[in-house]
Amino acid sequence: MTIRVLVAEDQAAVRAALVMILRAEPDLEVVGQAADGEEAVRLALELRPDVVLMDVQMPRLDGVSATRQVVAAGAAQVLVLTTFDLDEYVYGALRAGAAGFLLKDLEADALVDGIRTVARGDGMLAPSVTRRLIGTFARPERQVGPEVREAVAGLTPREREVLACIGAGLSNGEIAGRLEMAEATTKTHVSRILAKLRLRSRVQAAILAQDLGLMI
Amino acid sequence: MTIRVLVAEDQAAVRAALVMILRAEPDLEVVGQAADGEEAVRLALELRPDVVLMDVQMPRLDGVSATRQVVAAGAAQVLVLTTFDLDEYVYGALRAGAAGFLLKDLEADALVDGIRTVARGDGMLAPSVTRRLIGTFARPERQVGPEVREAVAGLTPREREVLACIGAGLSNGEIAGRLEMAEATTKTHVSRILAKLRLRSRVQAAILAQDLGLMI
DNA sequence: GCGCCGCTACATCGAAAGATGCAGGGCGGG
DNA sequence: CCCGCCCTGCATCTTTCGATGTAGCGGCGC
Repeated sequence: MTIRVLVAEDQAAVRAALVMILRAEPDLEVVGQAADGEEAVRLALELRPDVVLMDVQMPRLDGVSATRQVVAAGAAQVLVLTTFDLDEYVYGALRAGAAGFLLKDLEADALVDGIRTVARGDGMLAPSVTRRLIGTFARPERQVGPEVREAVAGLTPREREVLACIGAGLSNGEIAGRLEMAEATTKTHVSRILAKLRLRSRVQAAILAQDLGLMI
Repeated sequence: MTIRVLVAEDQAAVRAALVMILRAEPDLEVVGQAADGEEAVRLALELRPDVVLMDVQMPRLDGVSATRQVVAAGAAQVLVLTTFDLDEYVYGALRAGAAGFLLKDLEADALVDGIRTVARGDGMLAPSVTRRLIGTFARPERQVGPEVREAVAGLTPREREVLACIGAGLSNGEIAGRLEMAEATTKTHVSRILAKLRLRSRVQAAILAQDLGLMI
């Protein structure tokens, strides 16, 4: 079964080169070409390719926005291709739902390999991008220890609700209003929460709630 | 210039196979072999290879912990290799500072390619891992709006320091101590920050600092 | 039934927090 | 040189927090 590819690239010469590379592969079929983002989205919805090879810089609609639309429609896997290794492009494309991000300085082999990888649902990144992504992922050592997790588990349901409100940045009065209790009661709960979690202020409780993904 | 590799793998047969694959490459040199994690760390510190090929499951010291020690010592780039594609292994290894994570079902080509990639300081992940990493990265759409970003940009350097301290959960007194200013001054800064960012309490400022990745 | 626990409520009090006004010193641009 | 901005400091005052004690009420297990 061949992999159906849509090539979206505004520079005709580059586009022709890409198409030529892909046509040389027996398992790849170029089903369409787009010269701008709008055309890319339109053709992706119409042709339903397996993979869209998407340039970032394109007229009328940039590649990142086009990627977002194609992915939102579930039309295809998107492999983003660009000349510039900018964080802005990388993160934008990945947040937009791209399955891969390659730089144009790559070999033909790596490109077709990337297309095959993306087509079967996996991800493919340029090596330099991979390293940065690992870096940004590894940094958040904001993992909370198990002893904190059990302390939170030791809270009563009501106290957890209050903690969530603290994590949302509410004052005692606002919490009282939202949970329909007197402000004095809220204070009681807050005090208990701080004591149980060994914290000294609601600010620390709010940060903890953030780290634990509590809040509303 | 050849790439010096240390192979850490407890199963002798697998280790032998890996070494054989690497020896077939003219630009790779296997400078050492380890059968457990402790030996891997010891040899990495002693031999200072370019790359450590590290198995996850090993006796005496697991691969993730060994990776952490090797990376902490700055002894080598670590490429983790495992049979099982478990989130726990992947995230553990990457947080420990691994430059790459491959699965043992790969081709010999992909392995040597990965070693070369890691050796030059880039990252290399198995395709399925790449996709999951992209997924976990893209999800946090806790992106704050641009208007908030410029509001933060409008803070003075000193105010940003204070904001970072607030994000760390410090009280005004503690901030004053850390930044060597009077508590009254701290309060002044806090008030300015809240006014500029249109917030009503330091708790909200702390949450914002968290989202922006400020803090210490 | 009785005790324990969780939720609620209120009062009180000291400690933070936050707003506001005033002021001096350093520093760059007009 | 002077003006404006930033950082710093201090004082004052109100509000909010947080701790602590007391207490009523409903559910649950023994």
